[in-house]
Amino acid sequence: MVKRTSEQAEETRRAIFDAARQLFETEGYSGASIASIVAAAGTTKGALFHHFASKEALFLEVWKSLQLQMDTDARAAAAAGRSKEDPYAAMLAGTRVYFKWAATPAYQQIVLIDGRAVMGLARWQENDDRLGRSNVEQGVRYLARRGMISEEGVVPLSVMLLNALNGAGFALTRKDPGITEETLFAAFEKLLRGLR
Amino acid sequence: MVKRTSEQAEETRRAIFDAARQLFETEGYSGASIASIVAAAGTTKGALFHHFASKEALFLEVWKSLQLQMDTDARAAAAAGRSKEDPYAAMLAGTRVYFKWAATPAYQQIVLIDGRAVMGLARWQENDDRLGRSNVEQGVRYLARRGMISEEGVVPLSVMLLNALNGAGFALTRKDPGITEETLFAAFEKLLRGLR
DNA sequence: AGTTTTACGTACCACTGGTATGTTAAACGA
DNA sequence: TCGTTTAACATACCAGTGGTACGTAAAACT
Repeated sequence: MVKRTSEQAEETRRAIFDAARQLFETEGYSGASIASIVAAAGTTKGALFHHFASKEALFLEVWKSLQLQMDTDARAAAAAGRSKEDPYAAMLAGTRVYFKWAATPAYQQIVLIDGRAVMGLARWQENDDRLGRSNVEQGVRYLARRGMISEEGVVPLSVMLLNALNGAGFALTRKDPGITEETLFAAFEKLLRGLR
Repeated sequence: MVKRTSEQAEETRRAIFDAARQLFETEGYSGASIASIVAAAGTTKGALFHHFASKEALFLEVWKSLQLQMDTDARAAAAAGRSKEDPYAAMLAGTRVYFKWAATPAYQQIVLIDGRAVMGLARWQENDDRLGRSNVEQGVRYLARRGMISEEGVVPLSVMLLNALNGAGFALTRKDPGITEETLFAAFEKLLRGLR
């Protein structure tokens, strides 16, 4: 902790980021105080405000990181799941992966719960467009090209389907009887295939 | 302000409640400070903490009030929209009303955005079950009895459809081309009728 | 008439995110 | 190589936050 090289700097920045991501998940945004974050990271407020403009900026970075991971993960699964026989296969593979993410505590607390409240409505939609909605919309657009749904309904449908998946993720965390990953995904598939 | 009758008490309580509802909508939960609320209500913190246990309790009351209004509104519309010919008619009428609510700034900010963040995940689901989800679930259950969908898929479907409507409400507040109340509702109707 | 209780108002508290100000070592230019 | 700048923090402090303790005066009750 005596050395002040740029390598060390990256390391402390990462320590703060990791501690923040952990505490944002377990304590929520408002529950994770800056004091608790720097304590967990083994540094001080000075370091945090040197590397991040504000608590909100730090949160936004964590948010983006999570969304990016989910996005690449889902895209890869969709690409791998393409099938000549079933035009729905790619999208279903992608949504299944997204579904997994939507069921994790980190994604729920940081992206689905606190994200909207911390950034305003405007900034949330703006960011969510590029990272959250894009892959679903791409899938729906693909279905539209195949003639499964009408072109003009792509955007509304994408929004609804994405939110439907979010809700499914939430539902998974409860222990209601009859709510499992399989029944939820089956319901979504039925919903999707019912189109057209 | 000199009289201290129980009538006056109810009035100040109401003034605080109204000011809180207004500020929670325009400034968000964290943006609406207790100081600003009591200033808008023309009273002091003493009065607020006499009538409400905490800021969170005050918010919860506002939240419940909104949800209750929406719920009764949607239920009435669903009951009025019943039709012998179309088994979907009642639910579509109810969801159309819910859809209107989901597009209002108050419902978005207080119920859909801040609600989840302020109460924890557990308390949010618990409360949302009774007031938010119930009418959609009732509609879906009705469709299940009519044989339109399978009984076991009721709960997952309800969750997804409700969240789909929430997303639609959000989407309405933006001015994306092609997103109107009609196209959104049409997409939802297609989604719903595609089941079976 | 005296006592209790309701309905506040005021003063204060610990804690919050954020800032201003050190301080120390690395990087850099001459 | 040596002075200067700058990056990387640490520390002290600040206004504002939700919440509490306490005071007080009027109403309600006995």
